[in-house]
Amino acid sequence: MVNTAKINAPGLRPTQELVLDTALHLFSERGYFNTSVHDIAREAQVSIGSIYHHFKDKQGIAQALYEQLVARMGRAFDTIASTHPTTHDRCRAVVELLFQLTEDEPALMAYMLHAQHQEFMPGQAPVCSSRPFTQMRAMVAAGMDTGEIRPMDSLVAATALFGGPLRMISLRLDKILEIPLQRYTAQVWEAAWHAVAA
Amino acid sequence: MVNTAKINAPGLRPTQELVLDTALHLFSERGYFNTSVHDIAREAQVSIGSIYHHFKDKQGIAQALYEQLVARMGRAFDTIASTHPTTHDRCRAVVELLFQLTEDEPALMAYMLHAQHQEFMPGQAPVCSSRPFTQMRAMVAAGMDTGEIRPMDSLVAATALFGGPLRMISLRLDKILEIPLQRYTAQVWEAAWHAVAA
DNA sequence: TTGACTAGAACGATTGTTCGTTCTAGTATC
DNA sequence: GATACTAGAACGAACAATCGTTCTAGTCAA
Repeated sequence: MVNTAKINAPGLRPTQELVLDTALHLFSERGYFNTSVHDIAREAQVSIGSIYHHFKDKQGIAQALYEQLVARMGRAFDTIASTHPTTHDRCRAVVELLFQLTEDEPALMAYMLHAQHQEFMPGQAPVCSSRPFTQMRAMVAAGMDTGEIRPMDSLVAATALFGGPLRMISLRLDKILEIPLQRYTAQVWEAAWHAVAA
Repeated sequence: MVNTAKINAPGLRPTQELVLDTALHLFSERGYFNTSVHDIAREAQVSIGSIYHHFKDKQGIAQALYEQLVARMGRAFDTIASTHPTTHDRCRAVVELLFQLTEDEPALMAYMLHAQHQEFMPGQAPVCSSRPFTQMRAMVAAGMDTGEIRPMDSLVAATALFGGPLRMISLRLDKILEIPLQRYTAQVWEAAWHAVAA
């Protein structure tokens, strides 16, 4: 087993975590195909052998990363759903969380939203059908049942509500927006809610 | 021997066009990095040498394709702007055009919206700052001047108005939506316009 | 000793690109 | 009309470099 002291030692994190972290940053900066396994090894200061001991192949790194991030975001959305009673507040909290994540961990957000996962993970369902996105659509559907949201196709409602905020995130990740997203939260949310409010 | 009729003969288009067309479809199906120049040559039934005679390198193909599509879309938006007096009608026409393009030429749309151009065309500005997107933002800004659109940050207004429709396009390209986009035009537009209408 | 882990040289396959050549069509010369 | 010449287009074998992966050797804790 891995010595537990090692885990807590500053700068000496378990290889697996180190590799995933390095891969995330390289993938989201240069893209999956512009990042070689050798690059990851060099950057993480880990040997090729080590990497292949922990991961089946290069795709396995991307897959593990993806699943980890999706799970993490799913959990965050669960928390939001259970701490906010109304659809309005839930969805607003989701937008706030996404904005904050974009500012705090842009690499994570870029890998989740901008990467074309199907290109390097064949067979993988598109992000839009991953759990976090499903959760978002479920929130909207629930809001239509309670009457908070105007009756319409629930998929249309979900894209109408989150489409704007998500595009703001894209603009920020592409560095077209130079100001932190949080400054826009109020305006963005007001417009988004107007789109679907009853 | 072969005369000029060759150019007009069905199925025998000039090499350059043939290569670009083949590249567009391969790029948008498998992605740029999963498509080798050999693949393009094989699929287009053209020799490697021919390709390199017409294009500087692989990136040159992607670049030519990109510029061609951006220019085409820019022209279409120009036409829309000059044939519709109000911002409301202009923007709605834009959404209708985008929906129609997505149905008629999904490869084109996928290459414009989903491809991560910066990964294979380093230095290229992100799509969001290409002319078509600039035109869309200009329409919105104009609408705010005339009072059709509620006063707010014009970038926020643009993302609020077009964010929903663009996400619908993404869902359709990812085949999560199985029904033609046109069926949703009315609902999508109503919600989008509500987001920003004065 | 065993088993988990690390190391990094080496390998085979693929890729983007080059280059010498052939082919085609048009033009000038006789 | 026949011939010689030229420019552009097309061809595809060959090349160098890179990449993902494997393999063998070694380390260290239990």
